[in-house]
Amino acid sequence: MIEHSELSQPVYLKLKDMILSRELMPGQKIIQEKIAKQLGVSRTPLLKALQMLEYEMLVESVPRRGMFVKLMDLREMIEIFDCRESLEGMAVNLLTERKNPAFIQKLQKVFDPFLSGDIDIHKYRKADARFHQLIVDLCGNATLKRLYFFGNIYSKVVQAGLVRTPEETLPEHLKILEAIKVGNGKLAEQELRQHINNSKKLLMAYSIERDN
Amino acid sequence: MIEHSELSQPVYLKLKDMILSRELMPGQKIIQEKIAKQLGVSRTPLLKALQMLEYEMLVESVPRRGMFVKLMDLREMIEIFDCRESLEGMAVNLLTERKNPAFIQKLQKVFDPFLSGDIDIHKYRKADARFHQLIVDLCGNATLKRLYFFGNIYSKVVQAGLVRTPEETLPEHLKILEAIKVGNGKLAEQELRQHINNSKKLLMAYSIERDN
DNA sequence: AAATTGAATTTTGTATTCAAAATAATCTCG
DNA sequence: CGAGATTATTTTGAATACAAAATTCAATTT
Repeated sequence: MIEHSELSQPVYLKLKDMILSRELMPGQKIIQEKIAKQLGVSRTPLLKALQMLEYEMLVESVPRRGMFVKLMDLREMIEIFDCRESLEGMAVNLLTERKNPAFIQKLQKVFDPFLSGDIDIHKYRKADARFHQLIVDLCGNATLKRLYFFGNIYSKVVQAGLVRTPEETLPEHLKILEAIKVGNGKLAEQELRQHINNSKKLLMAYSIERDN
Repeated sequence: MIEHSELSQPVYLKLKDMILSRELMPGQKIIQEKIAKQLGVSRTPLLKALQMLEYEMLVESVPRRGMFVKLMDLREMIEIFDCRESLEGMAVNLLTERKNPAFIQKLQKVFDPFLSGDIDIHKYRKADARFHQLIVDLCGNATLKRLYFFGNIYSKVVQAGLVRTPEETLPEHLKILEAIKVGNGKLAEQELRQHINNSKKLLMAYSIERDN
């Protein structure tokens, strides 16, 4: 049983977690009554939560048929990378032009634990996600932040399990950071686009290989 | 009374129209029972429609208080312009690289009626909207199209009544078209970004003037 | 045994009901 | 009179109820 001033909120979070953790498998039908009972709520708040997830493209609704956990294909993954490149590119540019030392420090701190010694891969992944999220959060454009969130742009890529090694990405992250520090927005954008593009290339290479 | 296989759909369209046409004024509270009765449905499909509009930022929800027609301020307008620049810029680049003659012809046709003789301003506005929408629709990235739509990026700017004259924008549109035709994606993107930026500048100038 | 039809069951979409919270209206007391 | 407390009304959020559509499953026919 969940307690909250609005039930749909914790239901939404729980469902999202169930989807991203693959407790609910892609393609699987979500039987409302069943999940509602499982979470100890009625269908009303569940439906609201499902609709939120539909907007985030984690769930697909077929009228009169039901709601399904969304499957993601290569085409969509590539689309997401392109959107990330566009939106994050703009964000890092805006962020850099703001020249706010507190923001820069926040970003700096994210990768500090990985500058020397062994890298805990789990912690590094979290830091990676945080870095990209921070760029979007701190850029000052709430509409962009919203679009980025509703496209669920980061979590879907992570869900797909596509991640490069820290050895490869850390220098890229630091290059972006450096460009931000010196206040060169255009360069920061360029480095970030390159960074995302490298991941995209890996994805494409991987999928071509798999298809053979 | 509305007929449809899913009531929330026509209710959504009707509500959206009511908001964009200012039948429901910005800031106004939406009393669910009242609107539901007015449209001849129960609160259930109305609520679903309202939630869709909340995601499109046309409606704002305050828990336990109610839903309100969203007010837009200058900051948000500028944010929207920046997002348009980023997303449409990417779209036109993708579109251009596809080098599809059918697509180019579709875009060409939009402004054909305005190349000679007097310009019907109402028709031109529609063509303008269609041009930008086509760029997004034809770029081939469904995720981008969705983000663009859910940001409700075009209709909100139109709602705000900010439009430049055809004399000013037609040459800009044609420059974009030309770059697409010659297959220069980077140039097309640059021209489109400039085009959107010009509108943004007008908006900022207008609002500064009004504040004095 | 495979395909097709038709009843039984499940599941969805919508309406209705109900309790809790918020707002409006009324009353009391300085 | 006017500010604050109290009651009444409205409105929301959630649960339940119900009809229509979709699915399942078994019976029948080929």
